[in-house]
Amino acid sequence: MAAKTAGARLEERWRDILSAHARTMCEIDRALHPHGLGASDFEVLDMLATAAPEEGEQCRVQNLVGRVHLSQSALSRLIARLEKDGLVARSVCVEDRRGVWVALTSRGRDLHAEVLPLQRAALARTLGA
Amino acid sequence: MAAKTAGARLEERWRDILSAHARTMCEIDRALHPHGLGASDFEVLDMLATAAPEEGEQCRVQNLVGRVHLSQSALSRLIARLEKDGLVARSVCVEDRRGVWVALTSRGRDLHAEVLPLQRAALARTLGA
DNA sequence: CGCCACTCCATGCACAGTCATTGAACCTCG
DNA sequence: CGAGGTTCAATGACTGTGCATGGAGTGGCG
Repeated sequence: MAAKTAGARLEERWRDILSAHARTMCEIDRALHPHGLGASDFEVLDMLATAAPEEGEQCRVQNLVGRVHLSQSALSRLIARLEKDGLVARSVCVEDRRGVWVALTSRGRDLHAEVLPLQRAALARTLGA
Repeated sequence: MAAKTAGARLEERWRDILSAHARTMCEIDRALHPHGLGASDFEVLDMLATAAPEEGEQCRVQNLVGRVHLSQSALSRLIARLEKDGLVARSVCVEDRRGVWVALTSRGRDLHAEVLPLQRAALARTLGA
């Protein structure tokens, strides 16, 4: 029965994760949608805001792929969207011309600052309770 | 500083959930894909296998929407796919002709039994470690 | 009885995500 | 040097999901 309960416990834990994920994701989307952002968009913006506060460490995109829960192609498209909206800027890396730097624009930085509390509030609502 | 650490703790918790979700989801997909199923498909199959072991309680679909992490429309299409693959059968509810009963076919039941251990193993790999 | 509001499931449409592939740049080794 | 293999990001083709809507069915009330 030990194996049985272990399996059941995993199953239960998985359900918890699933539901917490779904509720929180949805709540974040709700909170951010009025500002034209989705949860993934915010994740990347937040990444850029916190992981590179002063200056660029690496050739960005490659750097981001590992840290974000998205495939390389999805990230590429997402960044393209953000650029189109004027929130980030892409520039080729001079040292390795395959690479691309991504940086927040001032507009991107402002928007991030604006929505950060909303995201935090959403987290508090779904995870904090 | 109390507020600050509370925010950071939430953030951290959220990251944990996000990464656990992504890793596990991916692992389940990997494990089940050879059998023609995705994680959502399994979730519904499992629901049907466990929540209705003997007989139908309600008009199903309506019943499932609340328990599964999918929108009503996504569920509708998913069930259509499963039906096309011969894993479930739909039938109108005689009492309330708007409703639709969904039930596992024997083929569906077999497949569920076949892949259940694979899903459990995936959970153990990503959550149990 | 007839109308209206409501519930249930399916569908049109738009979009974000994945996988596979491409094309450019880089690096290593002969 | 230059050929072959590798890495980086972007793109094409496809799938799955959500939102909004539609059409059928139900129930209540005048």
